[in-house]
Amino acid sequence: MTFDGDSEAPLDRASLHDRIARRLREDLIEGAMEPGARIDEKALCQRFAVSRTPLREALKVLAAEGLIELLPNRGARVARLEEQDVRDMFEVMASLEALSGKLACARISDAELDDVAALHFRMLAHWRRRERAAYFQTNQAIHEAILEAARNPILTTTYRSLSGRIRRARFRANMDEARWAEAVAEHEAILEALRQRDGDRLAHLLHSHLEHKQAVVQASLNGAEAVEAAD
Amino acid sequence: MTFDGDSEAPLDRASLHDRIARRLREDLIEGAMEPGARIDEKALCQRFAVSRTPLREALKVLAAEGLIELLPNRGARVARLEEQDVRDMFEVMASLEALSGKLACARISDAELDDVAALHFRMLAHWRRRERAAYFQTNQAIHEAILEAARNPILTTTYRSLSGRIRRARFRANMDEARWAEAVAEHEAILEALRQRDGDRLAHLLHSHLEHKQAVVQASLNGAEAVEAAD
DNA sequence: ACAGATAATTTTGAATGCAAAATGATAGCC
DNA sequence: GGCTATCATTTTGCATTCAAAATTATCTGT
Repeated sequence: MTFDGDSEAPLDRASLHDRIARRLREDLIEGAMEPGARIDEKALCQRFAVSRTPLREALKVLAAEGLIELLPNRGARVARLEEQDVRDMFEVMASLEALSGKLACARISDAELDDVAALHFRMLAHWRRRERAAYFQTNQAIHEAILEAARNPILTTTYRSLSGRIRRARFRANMDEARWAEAVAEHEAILEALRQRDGDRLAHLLHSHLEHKQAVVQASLNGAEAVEAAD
Repeated sequence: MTFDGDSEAPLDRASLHDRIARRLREDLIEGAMEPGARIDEKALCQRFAVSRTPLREALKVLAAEGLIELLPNRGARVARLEEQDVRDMFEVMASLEALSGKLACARISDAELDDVAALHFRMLAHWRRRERAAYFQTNQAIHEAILEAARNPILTTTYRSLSGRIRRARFRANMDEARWAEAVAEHEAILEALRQRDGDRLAHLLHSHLEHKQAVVQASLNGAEAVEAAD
């Protein structure tokens, strides 16, 4: 869930700005900070017990990643996801997922395939128990595993960067029972296509899987906006 | 050719780190700095007449974009493009170009189509005169125009970010006469598909167009490595 | 009381300063 | 001569400081 290109990061003795960026990134992705909220440098400095220099370096990085936006001379805010942004991101992510599926079919190892299958069945268990959070997490792990099997670090990084920006919205968008069942069915087909190494089919399945997810997220966002507007 | 999400940047009174990042980004993309070369903070500070603080902020941003790499406690280097990285990037970019083609067919206006056509014929003129640099530039402009017509800023940003990282390699990879003629022929087909608003066809054409370009770049890189190894 | 101007405060952007780490140089040893 | 160990120099990372901009509070005149 981190963005460090190399995983050889000792994490302990990583530079300060790097650790701060990591920490803030997680908060932003997990939704610990309200979209549009002002980012208080002083408060964050105290919270992390660091000076403004490394903090500000971290903010620049997060801005480059699109998680926050920098207003010249007026500080930083948590990036707000407009409806159109979400649409655009899903459009791009659907293509990237399709690509990852196609590549994964060509490159996945048997061991990796077993891992995906194991994750799949774990996800089914969570579905049966209606454990949404655990389902969501395992679901993400499956997509990550496929991405990993595609053996294209550039693709992985690019996808993760977009995925992180809308993770909160995705998580918040609660599927109804019918859609949830559909999503599970789609995942069955996804696993099957992967097993058969049918790249084109998997690409197509993942593409529409994401389109469906987009519809759910979009509906949920509209709902949220309606609630806000009603205040 | 710049990466400023909004074009509302006054550029004059932009923050220092922003201007520095812009300037360095251009140098890096244009190839003014050798891949793998150490980045001398002190020298750059003197060159831009700024202190290390904004310079270092800019470096963090460029690192996030993948143009340079930061070695903890050991400074920064211009990112080196491994052969595999180039392969990976083209794989992703081919998908993104295909997407941009599909979207552009659905969304391009007649005026924009005329613009693309105009660029196309200008490019043909450069081809006939064997003006490689001008051809390359116009070629890029065409792809940018299609990207623009896709009306998806996220796609645009994502594509540009990857494109920038291999721009140097693409420019350096000189096509032979035969391949050049092929590329031009492909562009004829691309314009035709766009005119007919045939999204699937354009997506396919752009995808293979980029695959062919990759082959040229890859061959050229191998050649360059062979030359280096011979030293 | 209120709109607009002015002053005080806070916040941001950038330069400077300082300590730790890395690099390079010199000396001592085999 | 080559190898290691110690020391000097440079470079890096971060804290602090200072100036400019923005924000808030206060005052003035109607």
